[in-house]
Amino acid sequence: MIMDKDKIDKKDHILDVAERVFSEKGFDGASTRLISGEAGVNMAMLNYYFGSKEGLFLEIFERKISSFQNILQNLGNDDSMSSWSKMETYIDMYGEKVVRNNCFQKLLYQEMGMNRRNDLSDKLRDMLLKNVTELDKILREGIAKGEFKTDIDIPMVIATLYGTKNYIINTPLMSSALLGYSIQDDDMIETKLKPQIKSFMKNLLKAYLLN
Amino acid sequence: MIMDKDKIDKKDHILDVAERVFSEKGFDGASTRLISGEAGVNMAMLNYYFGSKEGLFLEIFERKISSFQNILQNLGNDDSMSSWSKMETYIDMYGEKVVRNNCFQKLLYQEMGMNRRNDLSDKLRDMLLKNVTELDKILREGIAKGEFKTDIDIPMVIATLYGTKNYIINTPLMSSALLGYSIQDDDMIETKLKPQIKSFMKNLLKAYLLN
DNA sequence: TTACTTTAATCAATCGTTTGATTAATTTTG
DNA sequence: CAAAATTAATCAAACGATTGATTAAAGTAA
Repeated sequence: MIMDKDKIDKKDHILDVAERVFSEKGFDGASTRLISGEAGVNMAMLNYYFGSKEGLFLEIFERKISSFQNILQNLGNDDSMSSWSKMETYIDMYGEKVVRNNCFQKLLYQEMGMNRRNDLSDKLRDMLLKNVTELDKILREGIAKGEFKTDIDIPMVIATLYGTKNYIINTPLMSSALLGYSIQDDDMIETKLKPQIKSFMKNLLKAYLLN
Repeated sequence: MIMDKDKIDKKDHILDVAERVFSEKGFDGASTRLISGEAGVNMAMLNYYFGSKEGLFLEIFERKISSFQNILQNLGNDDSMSSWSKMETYIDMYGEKVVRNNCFQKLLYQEMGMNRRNDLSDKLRDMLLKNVTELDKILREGIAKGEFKTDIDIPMVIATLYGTKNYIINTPLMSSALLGYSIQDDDMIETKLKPQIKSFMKNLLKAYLLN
């Protein structure tokens, strides 16, 4: 139905705007008036659609969580690839995600940091852990097959992989000064940052993991 | 004078409390009533001492910035140490800081992320860059001396070092699940996390940097 | 009509800030 | 010295503004 389609599109549009505004201002800093204003809808619509500000906030995550489900699957079960090839594939995929979902990533780790809304924090942790599990599987397999060193610190490798990316994304001012080019610029991200992250991460982990 | 001492102590006490509350709730989430309540002072004292909520917020950083000045100095100028020894020393010092200033670190990178208050963001960036410069110097020297590989990516190494630490500190829920022990527990941080971070970072960078 | 959507107006609560009064400490004056 | 004047510190109460939320009425489509 046309109505339903419009309704869904409008909800989705509000969610898109809210995601950006929340990531820019934080939960408390983003007022419902600002969000509704930027989305071009009446303030009451937020409560009409999402019940409350917190409901809107939660739905942003719900939407992403469900879209995250089918990513990175079955990479660990492929027996035709070497563990290191799997790692390279993982790094490439993760490097691509650097740009996409940029402001959601910011919002995600911002929320993970302040651990109010404990039910949500737990959900997000589980969601991220699911992504991490695949990586964990690859690393364990590499060790078992004798491809990787036996004394590698798996949790720390994961922390390094995600921490490096977050550091760059979440502190663009700092990172731009560090890297020598603006990572606020989409073109720069595409042509310089993404290749640089992928290349570095492969070299770094190759040196640490491989025998 | 007795007066001045008390006054300074009280201001410092407010700053300590505010630092913690801001890091827990964010700037907008931390109300002046909550901060003054936790500090055990009248609400009006915040404005009396710091002019405004933002003034209080800024002074937290001013205080830390000045205390950061004399740290990490002259490490790069020591010619008796190898570049790698300097790196190890740097990692140890940075590992020690993981616990200390824990909530300030959180506050710092939280503020760097949301880049309103642009004047402050620039100050913080410069302050962090000053810390980073020392590390940069060590890395360049190591390359020049032939101790390190010639093709290392200095900015990314720095991002990895700080990113890994931030990831662990800023997402305690996630990291605890990942590492297998609670990093909310001070004792665990001291006995397990600190050694693990130091050891891992040395092994990781040794593999990447050294010939 | 009936059911759903959107709007402007309004709500109580909370926000950061300011006020005037009061007390405590310091300096000035005689 | 002591009395008076000045300054600093602290407080409860209240301010206007803004918050998230709700309402009742108007609009829209079937």
